[in-house]
Amino acid sequence: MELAKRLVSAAPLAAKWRRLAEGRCAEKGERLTPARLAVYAEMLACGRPVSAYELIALLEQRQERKIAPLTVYRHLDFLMRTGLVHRLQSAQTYLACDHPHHAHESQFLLCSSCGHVDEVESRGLETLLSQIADAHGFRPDNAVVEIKGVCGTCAVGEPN
Amino acid sequence: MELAKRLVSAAPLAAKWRRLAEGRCAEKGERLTPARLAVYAEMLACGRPVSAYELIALLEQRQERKIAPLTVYRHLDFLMRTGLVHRLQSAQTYLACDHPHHAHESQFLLCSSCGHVDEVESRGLETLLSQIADAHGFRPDNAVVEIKGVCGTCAVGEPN
DNA sequence: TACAGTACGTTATAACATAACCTTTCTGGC
DNA sequence: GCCAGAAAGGTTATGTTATAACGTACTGTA
Repeated sequence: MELAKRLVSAAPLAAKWRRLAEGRCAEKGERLTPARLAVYAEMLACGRPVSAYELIALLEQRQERKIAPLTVYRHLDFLMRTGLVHRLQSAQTYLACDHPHHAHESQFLLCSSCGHVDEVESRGLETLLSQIADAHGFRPDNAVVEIKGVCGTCAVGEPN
Repeated sequence: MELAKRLVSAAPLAAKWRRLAEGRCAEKGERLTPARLAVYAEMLACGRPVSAYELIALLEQRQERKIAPLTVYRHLDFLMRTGLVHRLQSAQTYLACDHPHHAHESQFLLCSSCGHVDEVESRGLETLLSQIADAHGFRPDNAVVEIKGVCGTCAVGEPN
């Protein structure tokens, strides 16, 4: 009953994303629980970067119950471990990954006008980042790349 | 007396950095006050990334008085406006810039072992970031690039 | 069923950052 | 020098983001 309640009160989740989550968990030996899936579904339904506390509010509204911050942070940790969600460091927000094909390094284009975030992937950039690290005797692990500016849609009509 | 007290209780500041700060303020029409200079001096003396609250503690110890968070945040805003200090987005810390020659975009190499941060500058990288933005119809304003890993010093002796 | 390991819930608190309001200091014009 | 306006700084309170500590429940294995 509890479980059923949670399931019906979760955001709809396309089969594509569910299969992706299942696959990633299988790869990494992680468990895909209803609570985790519900958070992931909410983030996908949202389709934009959300703060942890915005996410709590959305889930509380959906599920009609209180949710502690720690609960959501744990789910976010899980989703980042499995590469299903990224954290935007400069905005302290979280965004469901929309590059389902494989785990990867991502770069982000953040529009300061409409708030939209575009996730891009450039092998060339990753190569160059590695070279820069090498040149400094640095062994890179991962890189945060977040480009702020104005997206094409918002730039139309704006001067310069 | 108050002023004198503050001056004697500030971290030592090499003439080089003082001149840099004066120059940047002249360019931007900003005022270089003793309080601002004291925060800058403390960060240079520290030589590593510090959180705003660590910085408060350091300044309180140095000046033997209480300092409100807002005060330090305002000084940090000033120092970032003038390009004397950078914020490390992924660590939520602040670091005095060590590229005095000119205002610039920076990239950072963050060592997860010793905490050291190297500030580097790559025109090639900046060009590539612009190209990536262009390719997505995006007008870039500035870019956060933070590479996490292990620095050369720490990597010595470590496996892989 | 007993056990080990992971996930989840609850309460409290730490860490990071800003709002609103007022006082002080600086600067330029008289 | 003196005043008015602007910028900087101080104080109090509060908002926002994230984690600690500890106990309970679920899941898979023997």
